Amino acid sequence: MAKMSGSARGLETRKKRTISICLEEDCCVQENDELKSGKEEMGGEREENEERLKMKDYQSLQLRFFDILRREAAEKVIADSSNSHDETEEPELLSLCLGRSPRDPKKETRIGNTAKHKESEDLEACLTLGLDSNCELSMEMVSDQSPGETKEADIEGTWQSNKSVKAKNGEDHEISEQIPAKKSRVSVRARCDTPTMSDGCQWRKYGQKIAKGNPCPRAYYRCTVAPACPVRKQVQRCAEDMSILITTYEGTHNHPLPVSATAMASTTSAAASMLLSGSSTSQPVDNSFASFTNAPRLLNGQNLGPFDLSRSKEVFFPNRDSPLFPTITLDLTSGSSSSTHVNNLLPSSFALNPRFPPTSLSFCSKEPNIQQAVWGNGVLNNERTHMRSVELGTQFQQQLHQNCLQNQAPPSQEALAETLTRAISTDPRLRSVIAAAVSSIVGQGSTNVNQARGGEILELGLNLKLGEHSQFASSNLLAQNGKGCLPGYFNRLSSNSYTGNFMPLQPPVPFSVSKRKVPPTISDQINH
DNA sequence: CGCCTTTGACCTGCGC
DNA sequence: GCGCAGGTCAAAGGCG
Repeated sequence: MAKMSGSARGLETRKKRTISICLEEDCCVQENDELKSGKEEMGGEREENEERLKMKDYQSLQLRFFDILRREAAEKVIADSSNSHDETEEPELLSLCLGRSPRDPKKETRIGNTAKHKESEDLEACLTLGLDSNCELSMEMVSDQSPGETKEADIEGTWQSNKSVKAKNGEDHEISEQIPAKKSRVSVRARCDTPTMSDGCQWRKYGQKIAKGNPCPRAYYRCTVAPACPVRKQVQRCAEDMSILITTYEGTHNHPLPVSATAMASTTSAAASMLLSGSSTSQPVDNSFASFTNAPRLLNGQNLGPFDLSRSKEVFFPNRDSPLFPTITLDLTSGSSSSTHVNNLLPSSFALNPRFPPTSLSFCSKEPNIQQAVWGNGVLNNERTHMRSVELGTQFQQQLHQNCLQNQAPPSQEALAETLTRAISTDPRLRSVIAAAVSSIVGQGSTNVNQARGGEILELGLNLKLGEHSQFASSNLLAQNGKGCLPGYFNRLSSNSYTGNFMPLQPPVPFSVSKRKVPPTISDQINH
């Protein structure tokens, strides 16, 4: 379309230019000739463009059609194989379905077992929704970002309030007006002894509920760093494993973040950016599984290969628990049954309910040494640890894991550095994630950064994917100021042997401890 | 005194 | 329409 209007505009300009030249030269005959030839040219190009558009439409529709067929077939296979495990694996399913409701076994069962007769219907709906939502998302990203508005093309996951937020006061009303229909959530699973994960932000508890299917109450927190900050989080212990804390973030901070909070914000932001960048463009362009097809491939036409993070990503379609939220889950628990193997990024729930796989990014490793090296002690209790989850990315972890499987030994610093370098140089997604994380840190002084983060990250991602600014992302951004906090692993690398593109960066300020509830001793212990 | 948590009531959406 | 469940509100009370 843009092509057509562009060429038409070009022709018009040319025509105008021709006309003016002829007027100047008082050359009426020539003008007529030019006009005629211009018209002919225009007509020809219009036909060409129409033809091209038709072909494009046809090809796109054809691809979608084949894709639906493929998906149907694949899902039948998956459903068949999973049906036999439904009953025995249900508890596991519950612990795995982070994007979905672990509290609603009825629903799980319904989806897993009895909804089979509705499968084709649901599939259709799902696909339809997928296309719709994708469009919606892209639109949100591209066009809804008007300047000065706090419209969050929400990378971090935006506060969803279209359900039950009442416009009780002007503030709320204002917020609810800004909120787009579809938001993303970032859910973080982590082993944590403390009541909440310290993420650097100030939170105020505003409610608590016992959710169905989980004896542990779910606590609702609101960000209190700024009075009108729409960010909320839900904290709940996992029913199956009380040591696992599930923290779900919604919303984008509309205020500068404390340094100690940027890590978590970056993490959720980057994770959601991957989710949204993937879901925003799901039209298949090659023969791969449609649900695994997403942005990078579309952006540059390349397949990201076997480590593509997008393999584990999927728009999370409405369900009872999160009616409109695409949800991304960062699984940072060690030894969680869901995805202890980094090569198996697809959550097992995917097998049970292939239509609604939650987005799950597993940052777990079977190898305790790696876990130790990469994730500290495997407990996500501070933002430094958490930050790593996004910094390193899946590809890196997979390479790391592979290295370890091959070597049967903990990786050396050099090996880690090499792996990291390779991962960063070969995985545009990882670069974009890192860039996204850094960008949120670098720009923390400006509220606009938060507001426009979505677009920024997408843009960055695009640039990176196109390979134009990888240097910018991997070195400039990281070195842009000394305040950046790419901690942990990067620090170790830079302080020891690594002399690559990365500047040594200071670790973030030790995470702030919740004023009352979190015993400082625990936090300090973890920090140390 | 201000900030925070607790907790029961209320609102809303959804399924039956 | 009713009941259920998730989410939110706001009064009451605690703590530093």
